[in-house]
Amino acid sequence: MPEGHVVHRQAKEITRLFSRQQVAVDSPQGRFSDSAKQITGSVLTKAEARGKHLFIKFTDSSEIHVHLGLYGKWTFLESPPEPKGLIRLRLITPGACAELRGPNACSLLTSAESKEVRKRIGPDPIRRDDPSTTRDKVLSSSAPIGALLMDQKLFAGVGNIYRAEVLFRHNINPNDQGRSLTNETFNAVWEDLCVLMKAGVRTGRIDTVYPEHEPRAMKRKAREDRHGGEVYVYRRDGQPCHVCGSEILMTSMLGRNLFWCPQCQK
DNA sequence: GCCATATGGAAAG
DNA sequence: TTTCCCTATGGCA
Repeated sequence: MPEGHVVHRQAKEITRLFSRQQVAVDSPQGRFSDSAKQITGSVLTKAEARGKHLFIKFTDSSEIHVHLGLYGKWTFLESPPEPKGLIRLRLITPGACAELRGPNACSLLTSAESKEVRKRIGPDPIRRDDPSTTRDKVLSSSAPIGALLMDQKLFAGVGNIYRAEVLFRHNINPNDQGRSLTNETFNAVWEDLCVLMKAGVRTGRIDTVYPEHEPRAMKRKAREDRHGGEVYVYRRDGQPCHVCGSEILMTSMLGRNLFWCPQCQK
């Protein structure tokens, strides 16, 4: 259930554990069996993330493409335990084991097919990709910025939490049209995503609250939430805004819950 | 045990 | 715009 920062961490971990090694690949659940048989025993070169997509590369230039979707999860272990639950894919070496459960996508691609997938992925703030095409599209779009931020072709790796938080940090109403933003505001938002998401890669949690706004009493509770960090608005509906005290609201946009402060984000 | 929910995205209508 | 897929978990009875 990750946003881009988690996928980048997983890419690093897979590279660290498996690169330049022969890897046994299997699929206890069965749905990846044919591909696993094809690739097992190959040498893994590296894993890399593009937004929320993960590509695990092998020396023959084929790649396993993984997208976790809402439920997908990697588990890293020193050695493979008796398979428990539904494991789509396992990577095993003498020293390490990675288990993948519940991904939205998991398939073996040729390098040509991988190229096609990559075309659908826009600039990624964590990689500090060039945002100029995104800027052009956003600044001329009539779609709400809250929707544009979820478009992976525009902001690869941004998910529901970073969307809500970055809008709050820049006092932007989620319903504002993309073209209502100034160039400066767009640049500030993009730069902020780079900083926030790279911090997320380092820490493995999403922290977006400036120190001066951290309410002592809420620290513990916020930290216990699933994203692991402290936030202004995400899943805080009904609670008071850390900045102005207004009640945080929840509405639906693109079928996802969107959280925002009606006072700070007019 | 049952039900709702979840940081996503593609396909169907 | 709705439906569907993939799986685990937390709250509640």
